[in-house]
Amino acid sequence: MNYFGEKIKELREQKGLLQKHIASRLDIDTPMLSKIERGERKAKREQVPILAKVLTTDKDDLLSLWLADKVYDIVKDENVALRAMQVAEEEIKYETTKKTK
Amino acid sequence: MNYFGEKIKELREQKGLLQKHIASRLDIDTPMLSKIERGERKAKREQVPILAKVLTTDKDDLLSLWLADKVYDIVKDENVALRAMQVAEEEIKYETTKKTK
DNA sequence: TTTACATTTGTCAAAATTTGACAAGTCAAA
DNA sequence: TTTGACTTGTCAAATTTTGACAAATGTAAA
Repeated sequence: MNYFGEKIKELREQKGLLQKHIASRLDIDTPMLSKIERGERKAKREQVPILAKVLTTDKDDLLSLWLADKVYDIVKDENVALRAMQVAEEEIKYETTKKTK
Repeated sequence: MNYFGEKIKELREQKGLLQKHIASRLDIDTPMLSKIERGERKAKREQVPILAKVLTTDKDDLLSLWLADKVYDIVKDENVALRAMQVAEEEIKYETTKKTK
């Protein structure tokens, strides 16, 4: 599962940009970006907003995909995956109600 | 957020077991177990079923809590946390429908 | 109080994982 | 068949995780 990589590749091609262009903005080489696009490697958290900027797309959209892929990686081989997700959602909701912020 | 640690501590005390007893079954020392119970450290995946056995509790219950805590760690500081969770659930559901298994 | 034992805290090194660079490869268009 | 874009494989550096140990705290009984 690689929603994030697919998305940035799609956006990059849509805009006619080359891997070397994006890669240099991230301070990595093209083989690394190639791997990120294909899901062989994960981008780092700090690279996500840079990618959103270079690809002129919404930062939160991209971040959601990036996070989702990371979450998926954790639960993907577990038969209780969906159940665990529900517990996690409870944890999130519980914490957010606690904070006035 | 530390559902897992709280649960194993609760079960341990319920059964009148000492940290040193559980710790030895996991091949770790009591400071480590103490940290796991308080959520300062995470148990390893392989330790979860061992804990279920020692604490005579359901393996999947415990695993769900352990996974949920890990998932929570990834998204906890993100404002798109819940949105990312929904995307991740889609990924899971998509993959499970693909597999006949 | 002192002793004894359970648990916690803090620190450091070892182990595991992630990240990245590089060399070499494939592929397609010119 | 050369050129440029992308991919594959491998290795080392960097980061993160795990665990051991020493020392501190807490607690209850003697």
